[in-house]
Amino acid sequence: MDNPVLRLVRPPSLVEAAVARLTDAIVSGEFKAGQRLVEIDLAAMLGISRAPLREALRTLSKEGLVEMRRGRGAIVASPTDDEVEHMILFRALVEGAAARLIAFHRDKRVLSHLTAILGQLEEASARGRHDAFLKHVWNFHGVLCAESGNPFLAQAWGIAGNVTRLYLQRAVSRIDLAAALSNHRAIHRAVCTMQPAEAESMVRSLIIRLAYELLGREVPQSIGDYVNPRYKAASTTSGEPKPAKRGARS
Amino acid sequence: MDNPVLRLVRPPSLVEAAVARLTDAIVSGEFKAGQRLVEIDLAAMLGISRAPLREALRTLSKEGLVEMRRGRGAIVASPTDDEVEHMILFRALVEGAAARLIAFHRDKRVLSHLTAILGQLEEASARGRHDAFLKHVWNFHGVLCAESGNPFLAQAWGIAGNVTRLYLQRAVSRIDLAAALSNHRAIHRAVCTMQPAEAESMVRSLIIRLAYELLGREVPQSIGDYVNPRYKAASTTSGEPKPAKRGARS
DNA sequence: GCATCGAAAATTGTCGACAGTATGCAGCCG
DNA sequence: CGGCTGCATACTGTCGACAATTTTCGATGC
Repeated sequence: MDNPVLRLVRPPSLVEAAVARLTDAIVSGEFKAGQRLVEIDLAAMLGISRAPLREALRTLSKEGLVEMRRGRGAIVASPTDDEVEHMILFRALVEGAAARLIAFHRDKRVLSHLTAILGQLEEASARGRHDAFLKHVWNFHGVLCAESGNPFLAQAWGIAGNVTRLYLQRAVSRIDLAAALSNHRAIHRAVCTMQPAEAESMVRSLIIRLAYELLGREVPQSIGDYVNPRYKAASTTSGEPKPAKRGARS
Repeated sequence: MDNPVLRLVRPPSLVEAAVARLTDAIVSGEFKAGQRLVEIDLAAMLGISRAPLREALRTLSKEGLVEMRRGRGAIVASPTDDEVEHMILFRALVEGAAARLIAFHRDKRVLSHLTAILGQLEEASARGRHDAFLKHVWNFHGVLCAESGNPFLAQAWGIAGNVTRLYLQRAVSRIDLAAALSNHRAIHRAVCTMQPAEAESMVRSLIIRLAYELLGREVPQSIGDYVNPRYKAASTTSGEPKPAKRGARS
């Protein structure tokens, strides 16, 4: 009766379409960070009126992609290094927990989904396609959270993931594809082969190491013991690997 | 020049006012869970038009207070027990991390703020004021996250906190004020006196124990080792405290 | 030359109305 | 008597216009 094969795909509302299109424009760099978004102009570009556009902007604002300033319009969000640092802790928490859940349930479909994305990462890395790599990386982490089974983790990824995307877009040229690939192989291995608690600890550690290295800051003391020295992440710096400052685990 | 003391409070936009009023109506139980929210009626009640009301509804939807069904209007959200269980893990992660940061920074102003709220909790508990207690509890956890210094933790609390409020509103009569007060004293002690890592572990453990007890479910195996048996939370069940199933810490 | 003021332009906040879609009900057929 | 069909109703999705606010920019005085 309600055979899903026959179900029509209904045209998305103008609000949804605008959110999708604007998200793409922002994370792709088509709209520059800090750029002012004038409602009437955007509406004209999208071919819609201001009412649905304003709802779309409000949605984007909740997702951290634009900043709404009372009475003075919206601008494209531009995360500072400090905000990125806060984001790292948050992502480490969220994705670590997601990894734990995935490692606990060991769902075949989910694991093979992640394997498939890892394959795309390897291909993009081999071909040196930075922007394709970026897109697949983002997808990898998104799937990790979305498939964890906990809707709050998925929603939390929605917030942090967009800021991640904005930041990576800016730093895309500095990314060492080989090192990043190695790290994502390690994450994949963790959720596929490890005990839940180990997988969580490992993923958390990997995310913090990789992110702080890209940010060019030291892992702060306040979360130093989130980084488990037993699992050394591949380093993007070719020089000598510096020993961890604090060796204690929790 | 821009002395904050002299700054005028500008009248909130209709959208903000509507969000505030509707949030209050929903978490206070004035609007029942699952109740349909007809735009034209709500707009008339609030004395505004549908445009700002729709933006307010979209905001509430992102905060988890209402559910928007494409083309069929919005309804008041009603979290299921399964959703509440997912929320518990999420809150344990977020508030645990917030406790770690607060314990790390030991900011006098923040600690005394928490102390003040704890005092309000004690007063409400002594007078048996369930709803006042509830409001102060919600405030306590909100301040914990908001003052952590990490805006992502604060935003995450915005999501989980509202669902918490909805759930507690429903379960308010079952809450053992004395036990809950004891647990919040413990959380307060943790962030004021403990090392950051210990405070995180303790708060995480307390939240999970308290929440699962209220929910009437067992702590699932997948996160069993989040509950640190060294810190036994006050129990709302008067009977013998059951020993922890799994003793290992991370 | 520089800060200040004020009018004009640009832009956001809000509203009422229309079009398209979902819902509920009455009537019809089996 | 139960279920399907088609219509009336109610509601959401979208639009264009007006009011209020902010920004821009040139004129004025020091």
